[in-house]
This record gives sequence, C-alpha cells and structure tokens, in this order.
Amino acid sequence: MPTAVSLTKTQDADPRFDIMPATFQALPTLLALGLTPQDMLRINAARSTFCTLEAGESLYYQGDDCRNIYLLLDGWAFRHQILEDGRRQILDFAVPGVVFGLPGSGTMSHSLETLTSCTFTVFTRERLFDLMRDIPTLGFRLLEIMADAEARAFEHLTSVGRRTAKERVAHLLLELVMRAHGQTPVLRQGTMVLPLMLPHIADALGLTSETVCRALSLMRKERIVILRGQKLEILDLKRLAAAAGVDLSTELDQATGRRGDLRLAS
Amino acid sequence: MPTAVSLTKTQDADPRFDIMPATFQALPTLLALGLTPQDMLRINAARSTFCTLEAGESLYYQGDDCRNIYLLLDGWAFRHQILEDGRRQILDFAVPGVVFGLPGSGTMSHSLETLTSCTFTVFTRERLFDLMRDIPTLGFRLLEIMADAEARAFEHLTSVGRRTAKERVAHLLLELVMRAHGQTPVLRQGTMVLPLMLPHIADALGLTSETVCRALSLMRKERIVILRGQKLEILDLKRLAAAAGVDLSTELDQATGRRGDLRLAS
DNA sequence: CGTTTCCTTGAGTTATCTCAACCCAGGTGG
DNA sequence: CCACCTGGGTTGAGATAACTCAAGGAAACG
Repeated sequence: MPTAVSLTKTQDADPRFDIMPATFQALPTLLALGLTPQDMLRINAARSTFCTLEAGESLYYQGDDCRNIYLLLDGWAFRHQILEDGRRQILDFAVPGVVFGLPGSGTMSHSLETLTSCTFTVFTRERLFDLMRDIPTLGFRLLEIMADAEARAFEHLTSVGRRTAKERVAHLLLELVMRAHGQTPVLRQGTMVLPLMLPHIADALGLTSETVCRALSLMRKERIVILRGQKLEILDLKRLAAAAGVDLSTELDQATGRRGDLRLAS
Repeated sequence: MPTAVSLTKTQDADPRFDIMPATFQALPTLLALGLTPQDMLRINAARSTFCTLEAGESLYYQGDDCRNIYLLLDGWAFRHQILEDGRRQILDFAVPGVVFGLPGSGTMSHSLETLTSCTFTVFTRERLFDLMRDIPTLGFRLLEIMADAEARAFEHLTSVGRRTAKERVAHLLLELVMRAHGQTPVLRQGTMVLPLMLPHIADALGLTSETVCRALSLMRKERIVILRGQKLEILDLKRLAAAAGVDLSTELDQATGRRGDLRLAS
C-alpha cells in the first residue's frame, strides 16, 4: 500500500498571515474558537505545508505509517475501512474544519478518500507538539474537537447497530444537514449539495445501496426529503427528525449550547 | 435525569504522592507513558477528587451536563446510548486506564454504567486545562489516548456495519483479550475474567443475545473459545483471529509497534 | 432444596440482501 | 441535432441472516 500523494511545500512561513488567502478561512471557523488572534498567527505561521487532491484520490491508506496531523480546509472527504473480501465501512464524512490523522498509535486503521477536490493543511507530529507547548489553548481545543468526533462516531454506531434502514438514512441526512449548517449555511430554503452517491450512504450505514434507495423513495413519497443526484432538498425537517428518532428541539438546544461551550472558560 | 453519584473529596493534595496507594497504580500504566516523574507528581497532586461505584451503578447519564474528565482506575464499565423505545447500543467497554467524559460540547450523548465496582479519578475541566498548561506532554498524551479510542470506535463500527454475527463476536472477544493483555496480563494459559453477560455483548454488537449465544456455541463446538459465566477460555487464538477476519501477525506487530509509539519523541 | 437469573435451543417470522432487469440523465460523437 | 453509451438510480422477486417468541436447562444463591 503506497503513500498516496506528494506534499506541496509552500514558501517559508510568512508573518503577514493575517491577510489570509481564501483557503485559509476554514481554520478560524472550527479550530479557532477560544484562541487569541496572536495564537492564530502563530498557528498559521506553522502551517508551512499543505496539499491538494482531486476528487476520488486518497490522502493515506489503511496500513500507512502516518505521522502527520491534517486539517481539511476545503472540500468533502470520507474515512473508511475495507475488509479482505471487499466489504467497506465508511467511518465518517469530513467537511472543512475537521481534524484527523492525529497522533494515534501504530499504523493507520483506515484510509481517507476525497469526494470532491480538497485542500488540507499538514502539521507534523513534532510541529503540533511544539505548537501545543506554546499555545496551551490549542491542545485543549483539539481535545474538544476529538471529543466531538467521538460523540459523532458513537451516534453513528448506535445508528448502525440499533436503527432500522429508514431511521439510519434519516439520521445520516439530518447529521449532514446540521453539520453543513454550522459551516456553509444551508443553501436557499432547505436545499444543499451532498457530493455522495448511494453506495457511500449505504457503506456508511451498513446497508446496501438498494435498501438506501428504497428508504429514500419512501421518504420522497412521504414528502420528507428529496435526494436527486447531488442535491438534497429538505421538505419537512421536523418529520425528518422524527423519522430519525431524534427530538429536534433537544438537538437544537444542544447545537446552540454547543456554540456557547466552544468558548473556553479560561 | 439526575446526576448519578456524589463525589468524595479526599484530604488536600499531598506532596508525598510518590508513595502511591494501590488504587493509584493504574495511572502510570496507560496515561503516564512519556511523562517525567515530576510530571506524574504534579498530576497526582491535582487528583484530589475521586469516586467509587458499585457494580451496576451509573457515573453519569445521557443528557447530563457533564463538565468533568474521568480516569478509570479500577474495575470494568461500559458506555451506552438508549433510544426512546429501549433499544440499547453499547459504545465501548472501559478498563483501567481509560479516559472519558472529555471536554466535548453540549450535554453527554451517552451514559456510563459499571460492570464491577469501580474507582474513578475526577478532574474538573479547569483543573485539566491548568495541568495541560503546566505539562504540555500531558495534552499530547491525552490526544494520543483519544486517537486510540477513536480507532477502537472505528473498528467497532466496521464490525457492526459489515461483519457477520460470528465475526462480530470473535472480533469483540479478540479486542477484549488484547486490551486486557496490555493491562492485567491474561490469567493462566488463555483464561481471563470477563464481567459481561450475553446481553452486553449483544448490545455492543447490534445483535440479540440469542444470536450471540448461537455464535458462541458454534465457536465452542469448534474448540476456539469457551465463555461460561464470566470466564473466557481461549482454546485457539489463531483461529479466533481468523474467525474475526483479522490477520493476527499484523495485529501483533501493530500492538508492539504501539508500545514503541507511546514513548513521546520529545 | 427451591427460586431466581441467565444461558441454550428450536421453530417460525421478517428486515435486509442478492441478483437481475430496467430506467433515466448527461455526455459524446457522428 | 439526434442516437448511442455510460454510470448511476430504481424496482421487483426470491433468498437468508438475524430476530422473535417460547420452552427448557443449568448454575448460583439464599
């Protein structure tokens, strides 16, 4: 299993990073909560390496000995595991602001593949450690991000283990809507772009694409959501939540509470 | 949903913590890799609060507004989510050394329930932040622990999403053996204590206890493992791995590589 | 030694899978 | 500009892994 891509090295760190190019705006959104502007500058100065992938390429493969930490700046990607006989499980979908490839132990347990063209920032393990030493808040923030990722993984696990096919599909769509809402606000009234194909949804949910298709046609008939091509249209968010078995008001409270939480006490 | 237990506060931090009581030995094993003895002392000094639970009690519930970080010192526990209609998904099993309740956002997405009597150390969010500021290595170590937990969750997800009942059971048993091996070495030749009942295994794997029972009887007939009561007897680790769909040699390489990894570069 | 709790096994049911045909939209080339 | 082709999506019918319900059985406990 070869390493996927060569990394592009930019010119040396430029102290004038406060004039940030467009691709750098993703960093503040998710990572930066609780950080001071000076901290931001230092982090940006450390981001001397990044890389870009086309849709369908892999940043790393299951079994690679990955020593880097990645921050997805732009695009959609997903992480997945593949069994010997080809069965695939999609572990999660990555949207801008997601951090991964963190200093776990041993070799990578999964691969990362892009859904659209993507831009990543790459920190080496050592550079991250230095940054965390200089900026304690960063370490704490990363811990929060990891904890959120864990919560998402758990929610996902509950879906796959204990929900019906229709509930799973509804739940995944709801999650993606909520997450996209935090990022790029949902496009005009309830429509957003999902760069997924049915097999992606199926492999994320432990189903076949036929079953996903049937669940989607059902919800289309019930006028809950319409997913055609890459366009997801939400007709009735409330009933989508109901179909997912989620109490939407609680969920929203949590999402807003979440924002509040992200501000660091100190 | 009430908070589960009252916390017991010990006498103020004692600088002579290098003479550690028995319950404190769990900290070094998993958390302490890469930390200096002085760091250990400071962390121990900050552990002024702990709590003890009997088997079957809960440390916190789904929906609680939990602001603490817990370290399991002794005993077995599990984290789980419950749906409205009572369906339960067990998210993971906790053994001594596991860290959880980390500063995610919003309210707790799951509950923690003990399987045996347990002892936990409790850090408040603020205290942990202070510690991380003082001991940068601690933050990095916690990040590693979280990354390992994520890898376990992903492996678990793949099991539930894409493996057959027998594969799932074999895989879980294998995971528990491997983890216990790192901790309390497996009891005499291939026998260890598992404080689980069949419904726990079933709810962890997205199965019913009957299906788990059938998978276990099958493996018993095949002379792979015997699980009776709380005693797990491994008759043929190689074939257990094969049944789990895992290449054991790779897995072992990884585990040993892992130990190496845990030592921090700096 | 009875009671309780959990494990085991069987037989019928069902959600999801498998396999296969068909459809539709978009792109390409004549 | 239209015919064809291709890569998904859709729908149906039969197969199957796992579920449900139900009846024992064994071990643990008082």
